[in-house]
Amino acid sequence: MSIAKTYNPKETEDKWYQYWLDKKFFKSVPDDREPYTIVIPPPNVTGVLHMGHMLNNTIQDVLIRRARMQGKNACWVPGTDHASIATEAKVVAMLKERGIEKKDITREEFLKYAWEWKEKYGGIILKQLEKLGASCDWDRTSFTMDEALSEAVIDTFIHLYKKGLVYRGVRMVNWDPKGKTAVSDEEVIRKEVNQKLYYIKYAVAGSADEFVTIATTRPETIMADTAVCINPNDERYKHLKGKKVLVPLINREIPLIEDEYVEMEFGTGCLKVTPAHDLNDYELGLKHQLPVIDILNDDGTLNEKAEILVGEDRFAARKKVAVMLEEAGQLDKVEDYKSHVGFSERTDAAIEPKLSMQWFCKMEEMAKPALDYVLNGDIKLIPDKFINTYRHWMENVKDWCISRQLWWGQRIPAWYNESGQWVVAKTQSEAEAEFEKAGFTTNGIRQDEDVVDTWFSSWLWPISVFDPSVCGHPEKEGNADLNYYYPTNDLVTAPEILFFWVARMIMAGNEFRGEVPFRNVYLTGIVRDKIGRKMSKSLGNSPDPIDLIEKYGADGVRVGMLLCSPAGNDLMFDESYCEQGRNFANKIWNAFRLVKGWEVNSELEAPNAKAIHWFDNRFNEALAEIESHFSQYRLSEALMAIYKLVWDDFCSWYLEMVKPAYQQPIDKATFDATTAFFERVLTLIHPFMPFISEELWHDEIFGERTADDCCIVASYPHSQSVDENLLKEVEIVKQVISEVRNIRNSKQISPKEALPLSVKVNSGIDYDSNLTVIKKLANISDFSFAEDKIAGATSFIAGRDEFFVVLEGNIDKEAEKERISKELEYLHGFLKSVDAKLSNERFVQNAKADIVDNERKKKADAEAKIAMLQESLKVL
RNA sequence: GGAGGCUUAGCUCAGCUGGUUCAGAGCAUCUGCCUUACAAGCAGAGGGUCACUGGUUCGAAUCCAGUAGCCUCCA
Repeated sequence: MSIAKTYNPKETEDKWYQYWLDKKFFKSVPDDREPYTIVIPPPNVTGVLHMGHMLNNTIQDVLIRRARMQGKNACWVPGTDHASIATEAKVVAMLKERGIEKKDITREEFLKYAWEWKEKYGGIILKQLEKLGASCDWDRTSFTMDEALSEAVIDTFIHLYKKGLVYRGVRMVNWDPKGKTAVSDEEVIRKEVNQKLYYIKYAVAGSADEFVTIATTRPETIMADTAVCINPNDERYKHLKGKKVLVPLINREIPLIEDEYVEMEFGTGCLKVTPAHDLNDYELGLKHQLPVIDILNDDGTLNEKAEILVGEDRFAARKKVAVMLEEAGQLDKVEDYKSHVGFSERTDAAIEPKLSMQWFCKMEEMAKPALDYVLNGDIKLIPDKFINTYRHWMENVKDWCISRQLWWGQRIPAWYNESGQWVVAKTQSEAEAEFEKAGFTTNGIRQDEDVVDTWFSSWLWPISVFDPSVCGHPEKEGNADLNYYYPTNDLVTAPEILFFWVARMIMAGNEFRGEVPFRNVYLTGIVRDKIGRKMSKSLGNSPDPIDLIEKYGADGVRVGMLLCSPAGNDLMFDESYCEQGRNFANKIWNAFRLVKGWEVNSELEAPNAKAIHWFDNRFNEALAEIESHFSQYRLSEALMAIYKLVWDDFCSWYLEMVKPAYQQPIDKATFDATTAFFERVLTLIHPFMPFISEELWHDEIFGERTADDCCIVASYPHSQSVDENLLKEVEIVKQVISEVRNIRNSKQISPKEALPLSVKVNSGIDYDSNLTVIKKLANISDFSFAEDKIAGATSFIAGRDEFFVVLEGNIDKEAEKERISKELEYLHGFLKSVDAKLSNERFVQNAKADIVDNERKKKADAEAKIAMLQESLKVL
């Protein structure tokens, strides 16, 4: 036999992945079986695999592989989203490198480049998933800008518009001056930054020396001020009521208004009101009917309405205004000030609140049923602590700004004529018909320049990957795929996108199918490094998952990821977990090497009935536990239970029990039982470790296999009832073995030296039937039954039975006495606490009967043990 | 400022409706072993005032309140 001593993943992974593909094991078509469906959270086409994907997709693969083995029709739909802002930025950068400016080319030309880019780079991440072993049905790979999926988006827009749920309006939006687009609240990252608080003096109109001082972090926006506001209760400014003040530098007259919104304690208690450039000021402006003066261009430079510094960038202008105010003697002071500023998730530019005409989707009406699905349990969030957060968001939901000033994406199906009138229609000819019907001109007809938010595609994902044609058409029945696979079973995603993706999918599902899109949402944590920092490119603290796979094997990395990933909690990832995973694979490999090396002799008697019977029961006991973990989505605990079953029970105990002496053959019954167990073990580990399990599955020790007989489609074991008494008995036997080993260890006796062992049986355990195992694993020379205690022997108690090891030479009586005394001390303490409970009347009265009984049993056990130990002391 | 969460062994985490010898697991550590499947291993062992302070209870890691520290989301 010349099997490598260590498992080498490289020799197996690509081979089996290709085999699975060739055999179409990942492929799913509707049939009579129960479906089990997962749609992948589509990674973004600009992305490469990072640790977050790794975790997320490992979990999905574990779930889908297990379901497949359980005989369900498992379907994992892969795909990507078009990520309008990120991709457009990449394409713009690519064009720039080639010396092309976006503004110099047409929309059509730009899109041609964008598609080229997508074709070239957009599939990288999916290819990387293959390395991980992801068993997606690749034939179903979808992309949010596929023709049919795009049509679904447009139809959805039109449908919601007709229902009055999509509308056009002027709103304060988060403007990204670098990307020159509006972004949603969710795409704004707030960061604390060091700023300055400028105290600026505004002259009171008609007075030579009277000023009011306001505090602001944004002096460059004073030219857009349309009021100064004070709190009506503020005594300090009573005398100014009804007056007007002059905006510094441009001397425009603005009113002094009163509103309780102003905090008297903050700054000077005087607030400059700039409706065009601050959301709160905008609200205040509406309330007091103030005009709106917008002094900024789309790129963040000042426009002519600012009157001064026209064309300057907002940040340059800030500094210059400060200098000008200083020179004018109107800058009172400047303080350091920390505050939160929003930055664009995509471009990292400081977000500018900006009033603009955008398209919105009304949320309130749709949020209601989407909230109910979660509250009444139609959709389970795992862990359920997220229900609160979800509810909070859904009850305070704001309308969704869905337009983006970009080209890459689905173009908004709105059409304008030369008079600025507009209609919503799928095509230009339909739009013309609409215009004519309304009696408007079709002259100068043009389509809206903007596209819809990428999430406006993604929220359809669980539907559109199966049948995009029902999106926008809830009356349609849907195709066979949709009716079979929808609603999907599990969604695995990050809590960060619970709102802007998960919640909206639930809304869309309800809108178009009147049904939830999935039953369970498993929320994973954030992958952090071992000192708790979020893994990020800029910190450089994230390992490349592909490198990890190279180093530890895909199975090792999968196990490593899951060992440290409780649902919904962040995980402190460390490579050592992958090492542990690799070591586990190696352990399995070597267990296999052992069995593989056995020579079978069918003439031999079968001495291992007990061991075989035991492991069979132990396997089923563990399986029940594993199933329970799975049912609660406790994957890392399910994995740990498997890990212990394989390493401890199967390798350390069972294989050691049945292993023949060196170069001795094994009997057929044991061999057959062992290979059967091994097969079952392989099926259990397969969802977690698909490659090594498949590799070993095909070895000849398991008999002939047809080409389709693969671990990936083997049937997952069902848990059987177990013989509790047998399991308890073997636990005692194992304890006996450990005690003997411990005696050797503490007395520096070589494991090679066989020792005699006697037992004084007080329980009903039949040690004869366990003799083979005890003698072998504890290396016992002679096993005998004793009627009485054996003087001068080292003793221990296992269960209720007493054991004696007679050692050559005298034992250290003092040490032995001390050991027994210590144990007695502990038992007395224990007994005391039990007695205290039992002598407490209120305990006996109030506690449940079985708990009281149990205390009585504890008392009896302790007393028996104490008696035995005291006897032992005497004999010594 | 508002909402939620977390704090258990050196590290990462279990611990369900309070009660089994309940203080656990894996890793790491320590001791002894190259015992022919595996040193990526084998056999043992030692680690904890369950953040702190009170309360409820016959009984609290578990329930309640407060305090401290950390995290996330929203403003």
